[in-house]
Amino acid sequence: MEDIGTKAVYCRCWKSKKPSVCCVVLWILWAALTTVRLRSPLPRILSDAQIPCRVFADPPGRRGEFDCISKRKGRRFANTSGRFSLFRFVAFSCAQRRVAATTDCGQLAVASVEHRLSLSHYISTPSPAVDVKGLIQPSQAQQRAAQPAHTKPRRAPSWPDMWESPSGLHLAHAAELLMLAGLLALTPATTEQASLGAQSSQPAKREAAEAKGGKGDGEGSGSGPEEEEEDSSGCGTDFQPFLGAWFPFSPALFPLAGFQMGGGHWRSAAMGAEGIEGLVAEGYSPGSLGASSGGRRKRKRCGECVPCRRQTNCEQCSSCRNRKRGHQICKYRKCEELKRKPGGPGFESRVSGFDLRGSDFTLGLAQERSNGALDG
DNA sequence: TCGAACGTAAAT
DNA sequence: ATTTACGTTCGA
Ligand SMILES: [Zn+2]
Ligand SMILES: [Zn+2]
Repeated sequence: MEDIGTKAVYCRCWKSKKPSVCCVVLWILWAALTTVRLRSPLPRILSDAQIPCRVFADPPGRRGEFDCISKRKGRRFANTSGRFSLFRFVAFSCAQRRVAATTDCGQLAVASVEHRLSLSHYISTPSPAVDVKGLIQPSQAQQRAAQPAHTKPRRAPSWPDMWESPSGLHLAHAAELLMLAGLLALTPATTEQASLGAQSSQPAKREAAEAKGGKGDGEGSGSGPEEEEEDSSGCGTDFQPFLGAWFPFSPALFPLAGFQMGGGHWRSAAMGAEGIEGLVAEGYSPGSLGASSGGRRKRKRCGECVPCRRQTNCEQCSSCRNRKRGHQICKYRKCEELKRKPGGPGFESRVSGFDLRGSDFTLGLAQERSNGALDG
């Protein structure tokens, strides 16, 4: 899957059986926002949203363009301290994924999410049953907290105006899904509440199930791969597994909750991480770490092969010469065992034509914390 | 497909 | 805290 210019490039995880939450979220937001003309300042709920995604690498070829990335000591971090606008995040995310705003893209995403509704469904069915306003509860503070400061706090945007998108896909629907899952914190400042809000992932299930009943089309899109065969393995079939357990907190809470992320894993010191680990492991795209042995970490050199026994760097190979940036052991010392791909010979059982390389998102939130991330 | 760069786990 | 170096990403 490469660039497709005006068409779409699919996040690799969309092809995997369990797309990452990030992509689910991204899709929701993308689908909702890319079709919307922003005629008024973003409502508070959007502009203040904390985005629980780990998608914070610079988009290809667009280094440093997005302020949701902060740099510290030469390293990039998610700007979790700030509250970059949701809008900006979506723009960023789309750029990072090189996602073009096409229907194909949406359809593929939906299909692979096992959420059997196509984008077109949403477009025609703007979540009628849900009264989001009740959930959102726009406060007085809302109007002043609009996105950038450059526009004066004009009268509060009327909700219908704001939430109705030309496509018919309600922003409210997206926001609601996210909020039910605790993925969208209304008032990030009060971490307590946000955490509590995470509990309410229950209703999300009903939501999703409900939606599932719709049973969708999923055709069209000549270019993209069709739907994803349900590889079983208990495919979520709805958002519950994603939203319920994966990222129930806003990123601001991660440090508090003792979460640590890295290498695509994350674990919790606060709660029994057993189940979570399992879920997360499943989140890997096939062929990645932990797909098998339930979350293996870095392998270690065998210590016995010839390269392993070598004790000095050659100082000539590319690894040696490029040690500063390459971070690789001398080519003549590289363990034979580690040269083998994990998973052995059968490893190439990947969907042809798709890049299923490892999990997408890595981010050192722990680092961020240790760096004193609580500033702007 | 490959090498460079990177993030960070694990070792020290 | 610093160093080593694995696994992943990225661009050519
Ligand atoms: Zn060397
Ligand atoms: Zn070895």
